[in-house]
Amino acid sequence: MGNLPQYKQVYEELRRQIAAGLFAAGDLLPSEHELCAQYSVARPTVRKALDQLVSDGFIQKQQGKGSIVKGAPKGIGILSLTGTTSALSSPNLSTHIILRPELRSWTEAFSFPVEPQEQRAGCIYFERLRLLDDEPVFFDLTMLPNSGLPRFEEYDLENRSLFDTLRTRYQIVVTGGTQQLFAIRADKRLQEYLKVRAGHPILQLNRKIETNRPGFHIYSQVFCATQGYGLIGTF
Amino acid sequence: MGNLPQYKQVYEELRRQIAAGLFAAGDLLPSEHELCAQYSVARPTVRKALDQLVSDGFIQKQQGKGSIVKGAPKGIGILSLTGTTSALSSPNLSTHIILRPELRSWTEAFSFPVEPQEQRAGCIYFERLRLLDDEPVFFDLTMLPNSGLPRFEEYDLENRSLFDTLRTRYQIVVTGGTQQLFAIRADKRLQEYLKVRAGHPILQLNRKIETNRPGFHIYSQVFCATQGYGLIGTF
DNA sequence: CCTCATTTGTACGTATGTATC
DNA sequence: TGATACATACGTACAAATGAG
Repeated sequence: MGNLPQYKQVYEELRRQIAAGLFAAGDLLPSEHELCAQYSVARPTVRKALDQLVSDGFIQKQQGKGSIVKGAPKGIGILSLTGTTSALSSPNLSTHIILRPELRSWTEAFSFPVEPQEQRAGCIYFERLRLLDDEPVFFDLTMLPNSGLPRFEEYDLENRSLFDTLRTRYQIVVTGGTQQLFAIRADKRLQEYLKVRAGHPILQLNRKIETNRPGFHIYSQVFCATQGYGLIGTF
Repeated sequence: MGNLPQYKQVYEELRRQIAAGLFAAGDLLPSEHELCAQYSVARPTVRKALDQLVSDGFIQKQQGKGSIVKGAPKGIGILSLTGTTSALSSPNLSTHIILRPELRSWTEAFSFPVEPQEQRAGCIYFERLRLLDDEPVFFDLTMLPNSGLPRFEEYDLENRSLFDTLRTRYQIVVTGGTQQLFAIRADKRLQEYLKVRAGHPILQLNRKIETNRPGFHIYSQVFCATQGYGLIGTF
C-alpha cells in the first residue's frame, strides 16, 4: 500500500543525507554505478532519483565528473518549492500558530477560484507567524482541501514543514504552481504581527500550488517584511 | 555539431506547438505511444521530453488519462524560469533598451560574488525597461559572462526573451538558481523609470541563475511597481 | 599530445503495474 | 470488464566529457 517506488526511496535517502550535512558543498555523490550497487537498483532508477535532486536544487550534475552536492538549501526557503524544508529545520527559526487548523467553507482562495471538488470537500485553514531569532519575519495564511488528509491536525505544524508533512505522510508532492507577488504598504494587522511602522513596504505572495494529486491544490498567502535580510529562495 | 538530442527536439517542437496555441488549455496531448510514432523515437525518449514540459509548467500528466495541456504560461513571467518566453511574446508587452549590451569588468553582481573564470571573461551588462500597454512595469539589469556567446549583440533583445536566445542559439538552459526578494521604497531613478511617487513600494528581485554550462551564471536585478496587477509567475 | 578508465548523457527494447474511462 | 494510457523498473549499448597518467 504505502510502499514507495524504489526511485523515491533512493531520492528520500540521498536527500536526507544531504540535508543532514553528510556531504560538504562541492563534494561528489557516489557515482551512479556505486549507487546502483548500494541500493540494489538499476541505473535508470538511480538516474531518476538524481534528476529529482537536481530539480530540487540539492545537486548539480556534470558529465564525466559526477554529481556535485550543493548543500542543503539555505535561507528562508519560502520561495523554493520542494526545498521548503530548510525554513523549519533552521534552528533559529520558529513557528507560532496564530490560528489552529479549522474547517471552513470556501469559494475562493486569495483571488484564486477553487475547483468544485475542493469546494465540496471544504477547507482546512490556518495562520502562522514565523520568527527568526525571535523576530517576526513572515506571516502566512494557508488553505487546503479537506480530503484525504486523515489525522492532519495531529501533525506538528510548529516544527515541521507543511510540504514535508504532505510529502512523507500523504505522498503529496508539488508539481508546479502559480504565484503573484506584490509590494504593498503595511496595514494595521501586519504592523502588529510583523512589528513595522505604518506604510512600511511589505512583500506579499499569493500562491496556488499544484500537486501530484489531481484536484488537490495548496493555497497560501504570505506577508514578509524584508528590511535587512530579504527573502531567499532556491529554484 | 549543433544537433539536438532527440528528446530535446521533441520537447522543443511540443513546446512550440503549445506556446503557439495549437492546444487549448485542458486538451490532451497525443498519447506517448502516438508521439513515439510521430517522431520515430522510443517511449523513454518521449517521456523525457514530456517530463521537461511538466517541469516547465506547460503540461500536467495524469496516469490512465494523458498529458493535459495547461496552455502557454500567462502573465509577466519574470519568476518562471524556462517559461519566461511569455513575457516577450505577449503582444502588448514591449521592451525598451535603456543601456545596450556593453563590456565591463566585474567582481560582484548584485551582492552575489562572481566566480574566477567569469571574472576573467568579463561582463556583458545591459539595462532594459519593460512596458505593458505603454506603461512601465519593470526595470531590469542583467550581467552575463562574456564567454562562448559569439555575435550576442546581434540578437534582438527588444523582441526576444534572453532565455530563449540563450537556449536556442547557444544551448544554454537554466538548471536552477538563487533569488532574493525585497520590498523597498522607490528611489529617484525608479520614480523616473517606473513613474511612481516617492516612497512607493517596489518589488526588488536579485537572481543568480545557474545553467547547464559549468561556471556560467546569469545575474539579474529586477525592480517592479506592482500596483494594480502584481507580478505573476509559474513554476 | 595522446591514451585510457571513469562518469554521466542519450537511446532503445522489454516487461509489468496501476489508474482511467 | 476490457482497452488505453501513464508509471515503474531492468537490461543493454554507445556517445561524450573529464581527469589521471
